[in-house]
Amino acid sequence: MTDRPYHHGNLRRVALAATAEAIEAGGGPAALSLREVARRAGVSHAAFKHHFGSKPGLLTALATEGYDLLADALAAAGDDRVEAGVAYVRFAAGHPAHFEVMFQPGLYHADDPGLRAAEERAARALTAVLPDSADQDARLAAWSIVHGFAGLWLSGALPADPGADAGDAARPVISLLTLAP
Amino acid sequence: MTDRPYHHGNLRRVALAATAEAIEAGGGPAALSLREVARRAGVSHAAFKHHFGSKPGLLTALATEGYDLLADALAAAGDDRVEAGVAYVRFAAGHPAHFEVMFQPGLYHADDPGLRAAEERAARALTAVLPDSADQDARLAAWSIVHGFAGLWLSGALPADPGADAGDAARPVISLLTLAP
DNA sequence: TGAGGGAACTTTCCACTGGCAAGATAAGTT
DNA sequence: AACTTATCTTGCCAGTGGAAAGTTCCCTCA
Repeated sequence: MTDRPYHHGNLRRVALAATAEAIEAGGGPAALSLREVARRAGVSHAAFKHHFGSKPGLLTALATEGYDLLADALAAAGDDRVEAGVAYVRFAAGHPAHFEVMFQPGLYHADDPGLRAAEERAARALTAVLPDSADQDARLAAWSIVHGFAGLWLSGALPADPGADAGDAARPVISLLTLAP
Repeated sequence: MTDRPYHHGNLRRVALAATAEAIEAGGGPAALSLREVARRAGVSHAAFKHHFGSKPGLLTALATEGYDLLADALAAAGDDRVEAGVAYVRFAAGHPAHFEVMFQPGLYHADDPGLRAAEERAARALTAVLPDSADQDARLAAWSIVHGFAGLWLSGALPADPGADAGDAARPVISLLTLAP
């Protein structure tokens, strides 16, 4: 029918990008349609079965990619605690589809080994910026404040200027949490 | 066919309860099925049209109920800032379906007047416990840390004892955020 | 009392969804 | 060249949300 080649070549990568686009365009992961993603990627809806198994499988891959991207972003932010938090928020605002899926484990296979590994890598990157003396509560407080800000930002609950940078908005807020050195 | 009366009587209330149950039982709002809720409530799937209009309409009602419950919980917690935060987390853990829907505005009609009113009532209850000197950043920090803890708790990202109380777990974490009086 | 009118609910239909099974096509491998 | 495996399509199924039309009930008002 079409002159498009039978074998796509790099469906996996394209499918993940198309999935993120569809989620961002169409109102969250709940409204995601496999067939819509397939249309964007230019393949039939059944093409994903071989690569991802099922819809939860597709979202598992997206969440894994998200944890990898988050770990990279945190590592690139350096040692400063506040700047790492800013990077966390910036990641959420810059990759809303990944972020939303990551923290709704009901959507994917939360016990997938590859996913767990990426998750732990991100958790280590997050803990790395905290002072050695930080106990579990301090770690949770730091994680909570950046995660909460990110979640509120994404849900539109914050009265923000359109076009404002989420990271810049988060910096003074995050700075208010001072942990004992 | 059945001896069940044609008119349900209080479908609206029962439907909301059944919706919350279905969301909590079936893995999040994304997997929610109107027909499943209808089966739980003992009516046909089209019965909701009259009361809620559509699926987003049903979830609008659930979110509104959620904001009302949250405002009540915050008001009942008194003036202490930490205890209000504990109440926030406890609400999220106690009403996960409401909470998850509330902060995914893509699922419902976020501009519904009744919803907006309930939203503002909850926002006022939250601001009421903060010191008068608190500026916007302090307000956001307080909201972020409790909201973040609640979100992480619900997503299962926290290494918690099964059966542990979310509020008790949150108290020492929330206490770490000290705002200038 | 009983007749109209609207509220509450059901039945039926439609386009769409995710998943499965079977087949087609391409790319290696020997 | 023959065989095997990976990749993708077509065709099908039960289940979904929504619209349209019909049914049952309640409530008001003469």
